[in-house]
Amino acid sequence: MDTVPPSLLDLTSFLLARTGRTARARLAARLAERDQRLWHLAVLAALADSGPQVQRELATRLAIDPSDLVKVLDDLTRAGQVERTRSTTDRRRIRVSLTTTGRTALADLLRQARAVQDEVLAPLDAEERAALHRLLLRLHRHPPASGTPTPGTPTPDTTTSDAPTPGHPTPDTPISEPGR
Amino acid sequence: MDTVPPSLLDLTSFLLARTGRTARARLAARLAERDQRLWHLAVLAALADSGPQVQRELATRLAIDPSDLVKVLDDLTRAGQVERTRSTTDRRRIRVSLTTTGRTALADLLRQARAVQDEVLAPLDAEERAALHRLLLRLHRHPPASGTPTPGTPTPDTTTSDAPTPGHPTPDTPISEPGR
DNA sequence: CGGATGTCAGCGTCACTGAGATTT
DNA sequence: CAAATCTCAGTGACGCTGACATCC
Repeated sequence: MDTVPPSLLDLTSFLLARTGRTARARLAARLAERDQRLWHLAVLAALADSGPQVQRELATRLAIDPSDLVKVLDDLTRAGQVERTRSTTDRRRIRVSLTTTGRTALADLLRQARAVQDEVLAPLDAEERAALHRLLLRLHRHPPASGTPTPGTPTPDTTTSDAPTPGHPTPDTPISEPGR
Repeated sequence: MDTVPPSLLDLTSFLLARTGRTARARLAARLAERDQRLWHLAVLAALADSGPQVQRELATRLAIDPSDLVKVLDDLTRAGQVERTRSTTDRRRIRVSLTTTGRTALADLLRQARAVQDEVLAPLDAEERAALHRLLLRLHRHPPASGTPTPGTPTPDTTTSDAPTPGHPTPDTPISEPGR
């Protein structure tokens, strides 16, 4: 029954990657039934938690590549779950905000996520789950410290606050693509 | 500083996927320096642990798609780390075995894996690491039970033993591709 | 002008599907 | 013939790079 090589099971990092990939795949499959993907959930959650924000901020917050974020936002906009409004004070910036339909969609997605989580964490009782959660949180906050100059994780990316809203929360404008 | 949306951090499965992906990416980057990839390590480890075996068995054991395993074995064969020998009793089956250079390569790869693991698990002390390992092991052994008919994980795939070696441990033959 | 922001096209990896060839 | 094994081509998601237009 112990089909998986023991020398791999001895590696905690292997187990981490394996179980993580399982959880990820299961959630992805579940979300796919609703024509949504993992990044959709993440973006909606970020908007709900931190309020409307500029794409750049969203990208660094979620550690998603800005160019990939564009496609995700295209999807969400098409589904009427988010709105893009160009800032009038700095016309380069596009502020993304959650719509009411987006908020209800998020609620559903979070429900799905918790359902999958219950499946994945089934073998653990409440206390063990809490312990696991604490340990993982510690790992998550830890900056990998780049023992090897990993190109994938260049630097912890200190913060996002590098001169945001000049004074007022950047007004709106019903968006209107220039000539493309 | 808490850039990541709290409603995601509340999800243990999100943390699992995130930290798992980090660990995976870091190891992959490290192995890439040696022109090896994660599956290479996994395959070599499986061969070292369970001895020479047929591709089909390797695939189910590692939960890798058989068609992907082909490419991995192509690489490893080209590097002289494994050998493919066609079974004489059942000429469909190809038995894969570790070479001496493969064994030394594996030792090096495992060293790298442990080094990366020390980086990733840095914020935890020995006791906490052990606790994390135990919890992850429990999750790993758990068959996801398919609450939703996930196509990705059809069935726990009971075992691999479905009429393997008819009697003797399948003899050798220096491999020789038929006309392709 | 230098730098920031959003967008687009393309590449390589990854997991999977579907088809085919060979063998039992 | 049906089924098993290995192989290969193709697909879609994903993460990243490079280039571009726009704007400060």
